[in-house]
Amino acid sequence: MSFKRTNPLALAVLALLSERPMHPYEMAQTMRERHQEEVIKLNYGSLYTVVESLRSHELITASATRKAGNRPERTVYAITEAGTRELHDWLRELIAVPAKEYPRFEAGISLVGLLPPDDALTVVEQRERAVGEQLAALAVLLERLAGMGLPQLAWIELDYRMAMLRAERAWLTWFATAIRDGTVGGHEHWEGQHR
Amino acid sequence: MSFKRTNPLALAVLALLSERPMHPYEMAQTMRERHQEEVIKLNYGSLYTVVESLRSHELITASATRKAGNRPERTVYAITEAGTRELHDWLRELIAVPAKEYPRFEAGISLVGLLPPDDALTVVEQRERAVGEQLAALAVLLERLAGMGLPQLAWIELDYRMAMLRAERAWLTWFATAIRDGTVGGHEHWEGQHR
DNA sequence: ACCCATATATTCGGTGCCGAGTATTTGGGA
DNA sequence: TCCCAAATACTCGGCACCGAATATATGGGT
Repeated sequence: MSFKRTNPLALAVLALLSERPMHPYEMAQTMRERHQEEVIKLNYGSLYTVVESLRSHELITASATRKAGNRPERTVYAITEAGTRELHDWLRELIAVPAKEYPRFEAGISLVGLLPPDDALTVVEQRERAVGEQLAALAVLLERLAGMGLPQLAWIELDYRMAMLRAERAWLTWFATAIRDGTVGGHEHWEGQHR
Repeated sequence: MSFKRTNPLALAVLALLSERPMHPYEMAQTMRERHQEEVIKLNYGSLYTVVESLRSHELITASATRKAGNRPERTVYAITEAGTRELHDWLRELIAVPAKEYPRFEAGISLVGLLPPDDALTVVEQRERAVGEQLAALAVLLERLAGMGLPQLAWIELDYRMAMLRAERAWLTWFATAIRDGTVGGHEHWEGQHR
């Protein structure tokens, strides 16, 4: 069986090992330090599963060592040539080809008609506020990163997220207004359903 | 153990049963007809798992029947009061509280610096085109739905998706230009890395 | 009257993921 | 120097999810 590009955590592992050999726990630490866990879900159990899977496909190799005092034996991994190729191919695919994502909000909003209009308005406004707060927090973070002299390329994904959050907030603002004003198509029927 | 709001397919099941009792296969069919599977991932195996889970938590009840010719015995399910409450609560939560989603593209773009700039440009342009095509297809679909006289509330999630796709395309256009012009922060270093 | 493609309806084994649990080491305070 | 909280490093059982396989029924064509 060839390697399956399911868990993006495997991508993170390949990316880290493309810098230098590491043992799993060190990968986790590094991901934390760089705030990568914001973008790629990190879970200890999954980390070791994923590392073992990469190893079994020979995309990385183990070079066991037992150094630095007498800590429990740590296994250090290094990326292989095939691993480097996989990293680049996977990366290109991830960027070039939009994946079906099934965002949870789409599922929720598609059924919003099941809630009475005033309940719907309340929750939409709540989300609008929450998204606004996320935007504010992100703006502060970007300010700090730019201030630290980090190049934009190092936090390009936050730039992207910012753009998406802005668009979501704008849509929520529109939808909230449309509910309030009763201008959303099908509003009479919606009201009629709930009383 | 109380019911866990993991698989949105369970939400779809509750929503369908809030209309009328059904057996699992009928739920799947109905989801197909209404293009709900575009928004909520449908998988037969998961469907039966999810139905059984809902039943075990008494959010739905089974009323076995063997009618309509001698088709294999079908189990018809109906929503309970607790199920209706769960449906509304879950729905409110899904809309009000933004969930951490880990979109695959964010993972990819966060590591774009690992690709040489010209490769990066190529894949970003590819995605830009792909998103453009999705947008066009969606516009046609919306036209058709509006033409059929369906109220906007019935396809509100497509409206939302449209807004998000527009924002993504705009961002991709900007980023592609920034790579081409070398105006993305850290461009010199990026170029230097790859030769 | 017969055939078989399609529709109907569900089962089941495999797998990847999760997160709580375990065991050891370090370092700082009393 | 002793203690213990925090850090280090990994393990493991359970479970949700997947999708391929199974089994029967229907209906249209010849």
